[in-house]
Amino acid sequence: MPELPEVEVVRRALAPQLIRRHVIDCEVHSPRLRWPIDPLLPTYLVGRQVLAVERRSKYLLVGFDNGTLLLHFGMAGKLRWAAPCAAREPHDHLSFVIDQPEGSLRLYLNDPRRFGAALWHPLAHGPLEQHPRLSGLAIEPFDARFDGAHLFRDSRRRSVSVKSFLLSAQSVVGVGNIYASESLFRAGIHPERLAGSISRARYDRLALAIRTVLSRAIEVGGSSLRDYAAPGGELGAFQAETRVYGREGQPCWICGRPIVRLVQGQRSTFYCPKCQS
DNA sequence: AAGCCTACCTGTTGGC
DNA sequence: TGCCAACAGGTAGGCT
Repeated sequence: MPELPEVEVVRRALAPQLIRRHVIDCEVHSPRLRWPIDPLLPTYLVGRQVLAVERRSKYLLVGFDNGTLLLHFGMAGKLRWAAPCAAREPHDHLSFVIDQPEGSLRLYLNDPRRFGAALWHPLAHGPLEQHPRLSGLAIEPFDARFDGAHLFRDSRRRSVSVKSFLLSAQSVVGVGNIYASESLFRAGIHPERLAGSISRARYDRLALAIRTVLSRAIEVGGSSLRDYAAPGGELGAFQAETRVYGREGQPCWICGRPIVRLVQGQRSTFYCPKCQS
């Protein structure tokens, strides 16, 4: 489900609904996610006030005075607001009751494929950036240090394709399968080009394309291809603006030739064979 | 070290 | 209609 834009859209929606609110109740319905949910999570959170709702890469970070909750949504994870007494749905693994001005609401974490995570980082364990899941992450695409020079430098002597290089998140985080194809299209770069043999000028275009595509996706609420929705059920609209992703056989937005699908590293890539070289 | 591959899960879709 | 393979927004970890 979520790449960086979807997580950012969720963060922006959630921040005003969570910040300065208290966790009235917390239940672990099923601890089985990518890593087991700490069964003591409710004892850490109940009665605490949310101080911050931030994002690092595809992690949503909910800050309290005693630690931070890291949420990751894997491929299919979602948050959903419901009445506190509403019936649980299949694959609801975790929930929080949050006090709101007009009575409390329950926030469910639902993740059918269980590739997501809910991890507690106690304040006593030191700075959040040292959490094992965060400490090795590359820079954010909206970091001032992210540009073509950065991609160029990190890609020297790399023999993987540029698509795999982007997806590996070793140089920049947050660009998943949809936005990698979209960014390469907008930069006019063939996805099978080797990362290490692309010029500085082309990486300048790619860095710009990544920022443009991600910004636009955030603006329109992300991509709702199958099941992504923000916590209030709002769907994204970016899937209507993709120029190549999911468009195999359809005419290229620029030249009209059919968009091609290929598989790289077991993931689908979409591109235009004429406009991308 | 880099790159390749598998594994983790469930649900949906399309072809026969 | 039913069955089955292919595929889906991510990423850690193990093996060259």
